[in-house]
Amino acid sequence: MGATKVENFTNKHNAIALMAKALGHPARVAIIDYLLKVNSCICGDIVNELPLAQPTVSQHLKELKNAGLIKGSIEGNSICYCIDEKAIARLQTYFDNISIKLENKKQLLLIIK
Amino acid sequence: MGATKVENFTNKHNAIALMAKALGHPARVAIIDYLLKVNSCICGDIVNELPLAQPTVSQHLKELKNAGLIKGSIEGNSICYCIDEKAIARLQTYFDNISIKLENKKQLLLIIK
DNA sequence: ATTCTTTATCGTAATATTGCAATATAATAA
DNA sequence: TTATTATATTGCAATATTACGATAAAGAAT
Repeated sequence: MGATKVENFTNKHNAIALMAKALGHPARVAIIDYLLKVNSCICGDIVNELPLAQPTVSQHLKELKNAGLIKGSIEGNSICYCIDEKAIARLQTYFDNISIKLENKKQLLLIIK
Repeated sequence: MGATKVENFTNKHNAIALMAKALGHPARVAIIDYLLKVNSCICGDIVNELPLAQPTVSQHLKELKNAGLIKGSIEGNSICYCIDEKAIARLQTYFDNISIKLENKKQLLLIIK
């Protein structure tokens, strides 16, 4: 017990959960925010920006990368990180669809009444 | 150590992380999906729908409620749960803004080149 | 009043996450 | 070659999460 029963849920639900989980920590939201501001940067820049030690930032970057939210490219002896638009687009579509469905339901209820 | 240093991050980042974290488990994504389909339901319906025991479902509902993603209203001896549109709208806006900013950056780069 | 139904809470075990010091790795600079 | 720089990994302690059986709480039905 204790571990999530991933195999009991759909791929879609697991995929959304994986991305959402990656954004489930303020440091990682802050990293995304920073990357959005500077377009791309190296790990050290984020270490200077956040109140966390280098290994901790490296770990958060690893999780964001693992969830597909960012991608890194080797640039000399450092690694250049940037947001992966595809993951953001997927999350955007997910929440857009929920909003649309909720709005449709609301309109239907108004018509019925 | 071990606990998230919530006090070191902005309210905005903490707020997004709180909602994202709530969706960071496939069971909770599945609950939102189900609520979207049936509009509103009671805990027992979700217990029948998911491969999880009643206390586990109750706990997941508590977390979704705590993050503001769902709301419950007492209905006789059961509790009627539904999606809280405000939280969804906030997340939708968050991802829309990221997408817009990424798109703007892309356009700018095209102009410069 | 007693039973049934529905949900929440408690207690607990298993596992995951967070954070960092120390260290490893790998490319660059001297 | 030997620093130096930039990241990643390891190891570990503190804490959080996940899951569920047992049980409590509270309204509904008999």
